[in-house]
Amino acid sequence: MAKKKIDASTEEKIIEAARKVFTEKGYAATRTRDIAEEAGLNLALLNYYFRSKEKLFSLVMAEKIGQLFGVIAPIVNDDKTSLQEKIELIVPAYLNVLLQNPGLPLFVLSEIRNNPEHFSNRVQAGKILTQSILVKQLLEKQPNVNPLQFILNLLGMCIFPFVTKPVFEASGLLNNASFNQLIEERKTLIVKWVNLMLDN
Amino acid sequence: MAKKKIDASTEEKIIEAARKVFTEKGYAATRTRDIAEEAGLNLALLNYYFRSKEKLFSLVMAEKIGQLFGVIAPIVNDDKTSLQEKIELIVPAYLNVLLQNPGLPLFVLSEIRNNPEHFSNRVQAGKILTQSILVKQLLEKQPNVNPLQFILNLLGMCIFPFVTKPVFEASGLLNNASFNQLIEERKTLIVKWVNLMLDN
DNA sequence: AAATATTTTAATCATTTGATTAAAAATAGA
DNA sequence: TCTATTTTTAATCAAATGATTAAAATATTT
Repeated sequence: MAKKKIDASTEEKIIEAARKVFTEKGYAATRTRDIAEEAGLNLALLNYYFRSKEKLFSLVMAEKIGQLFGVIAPIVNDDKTSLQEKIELIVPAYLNVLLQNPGLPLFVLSEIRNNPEHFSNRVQAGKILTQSILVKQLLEKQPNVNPLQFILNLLGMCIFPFVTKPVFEASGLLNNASFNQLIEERKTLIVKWVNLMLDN
Repeated sequence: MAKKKIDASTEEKIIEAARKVFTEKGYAATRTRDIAEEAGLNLALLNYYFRSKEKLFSLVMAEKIGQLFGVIAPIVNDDKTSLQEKIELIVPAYLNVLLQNPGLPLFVLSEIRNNPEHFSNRVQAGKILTQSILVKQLLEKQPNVNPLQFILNLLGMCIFPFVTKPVFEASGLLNNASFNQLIEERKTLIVKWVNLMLDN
């Protein structure tokens, strides 16, 4: 039997096109033909390499969920850093990831809504939100407030502008440059704001 | 020529089913047959009353955008209330709308991303974000910070939990009751937090 | 070079899906 | 009641879409 020697270049062309089309239009609105065309090759090749639209999507989705949680997971579980330090690390790191991947949050969130079983990382995500060092430190600082409230604020202030970016674009309110400028300003502002919330 | 006497009950059955299916699954993943079945009637009736999937969707979408901006528009443009008062009015009012319509933000945002031209309200939305009384009052209070930063925080802290609700549900982290509890707590917390941001 | 294995393509299939049509059923008007 | 109008349905259409197939092109092995 012959060993499979897959041309990495072609495979990568397909998955790169899949990343683009899936994240832009979502699973349901994506046509496998769109991906093939974007990759500059035949539709049948897509199934030759990845068997089905569903399988290809799962790959992209897992990757994207990894990106969304990957940056923060090691930070929030570090017992060497203080609460204050964690916030100062998370905010700029996360905003940079999102600047590189503006459509990421809306893509992941809407696909999880459409198909919760696609959310394979749910266990890890749950642990970050309930059993991380960050949660313990938040509870120490403010024992009377559900730590989830602060996590929602911290992540929300980072993510929300990217979720609403299509609105800004559609209303002609912000071009790409001024949006990025806005986010750059937030890098220091969010840290200040979250500290204010925690100290009062 | 005969006057059209449409049975309001049937028409309403269809649009109510459309509201449900469209907001749950999004435009692309929705099948007109799903809507017909949900409404308990024939697929052809749907086209008899509403001509096309697209037209029916536009109706629902306009309605939903109205819900999303309707509550805040009159508040932010009121020149009789102070900045402080506006915040105290917006937060609980908006959270109540969202509690009644948890899927609303994610639906509207992802559909605008998929199809920006569906966003018919874009002019009005743009004005709220740039020319409202609220914006002027924010600028008076903090001339050195783009008022959009505060609006993003105010709306984001209200909306973000609802956008991430599918994640909480999928990870089994929060049931509906504890989610609602979390939001109830936020009604006073967000007001406090936003005031902190504006006073520092 | 010949044979074998792998990659790529054009053509095609079977299903799904939005929409239409023609007829039946229900309702209103005379 | 009889007729015209409106509402509802079953059947069907045409296009789109995910996937397969068989053959051609390319690469690898001997």
